[in-house]
Amino acid sequence: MDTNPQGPFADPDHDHAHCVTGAMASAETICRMRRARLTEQRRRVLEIIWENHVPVGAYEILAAMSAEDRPPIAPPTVYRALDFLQAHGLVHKIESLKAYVGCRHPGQDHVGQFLICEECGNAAEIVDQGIDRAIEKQASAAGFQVSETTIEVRGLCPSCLPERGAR
Amino acid sequence: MDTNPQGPFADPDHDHAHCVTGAMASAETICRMRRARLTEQRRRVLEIIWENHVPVGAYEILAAMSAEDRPPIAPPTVYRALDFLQAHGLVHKIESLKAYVGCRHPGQDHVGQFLICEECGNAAEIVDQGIDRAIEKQASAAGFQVSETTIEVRGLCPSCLPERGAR
DNA sequence: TCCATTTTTGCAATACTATAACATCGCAAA
DNA sequence: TTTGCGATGTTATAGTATTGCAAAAATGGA
Repeated sequence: MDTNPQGPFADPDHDHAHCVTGAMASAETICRMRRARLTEQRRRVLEIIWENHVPVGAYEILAAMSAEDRPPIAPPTVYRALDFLQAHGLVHKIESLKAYVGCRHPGQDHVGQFLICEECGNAAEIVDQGIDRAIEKQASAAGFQVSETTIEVRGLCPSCLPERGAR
Repeated sequence: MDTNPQGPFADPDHDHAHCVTGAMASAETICRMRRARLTEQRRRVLEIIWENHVPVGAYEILAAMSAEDRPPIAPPTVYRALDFLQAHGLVHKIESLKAYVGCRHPGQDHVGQFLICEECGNAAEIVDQGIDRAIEKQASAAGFQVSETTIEVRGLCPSCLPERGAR
């Protein structure tokens, strides 16, 4: 279920509320199917991450949660929620940014592949068998058994390219 | 100039001294050509990184340098040397490990592509046009202009696979 | 050679990211 | 009720990286 079918990069003025409700709904479904508990904390972390398509740092999440009155939160709370969400394929970590972003293909078995705009910060998740195959081909040629891959491509997104394209 | 032509993963008992001398020699050459200064500090950091094919953390480098008698070193010294070495394509950072490894194709324009063994820690650099092309194809389909890519594949290397293969 | 400029290094402090260790709570099955 | 287990709270600390400023060293002319 792709919550935003019109291409990897969300149009700047797309209906983001739709992304959010879609993401939360499929999180509910997936957790129910797996008998995993999408608790209030985990739900809040997921919502904060889904506020936009820009990856958000753990301490930003912490700040956002602490801002919402209630008793302030400690780092392990956030990291534990992130661990849970990652384990169930609901969010991805962008290693090169040390930040977290909502998964656009939850429930589907896939590796994280991202196009990340250096200008606006948006991270677009792509799923491409061709990349997978090319990697798998090289790996098996080297006698290497793949368990996990990280693909992070930085550059300029279609919205930012016109402005900063010439450099 | 590939210092170790027999495949991406170095044979466990390859002549590593050869890797080191090759790497240092090409670092010298490249820096001379670019009129960049391969100072004593930078050279030492590069040597420490090349002690083996396992990526090493900045603070491990720091410890190694401080161990060599002399006045102890502060973190910025290490990070500055790493910045220099990365800028000139002599080392790569493995984001998912927060660690640094010597580049096996210095001077050649290429993106960092790594197979990383979860058992022994060895990181093998590969250069594959097929992967590049597959990524570039997806990027241009999305209207995205690539400036840099990170590819990190974790799994088991040919040496470790027999022992831990069945899991 | 001497000076001016630029690059590199030293150094102290601090920011940012992540985990360890242990106590407690709440729910649900026995 | 008791027991077991997953989730949360809490404090402290480990690990990674940067900022800002001063001193020193190298470089390229005059």
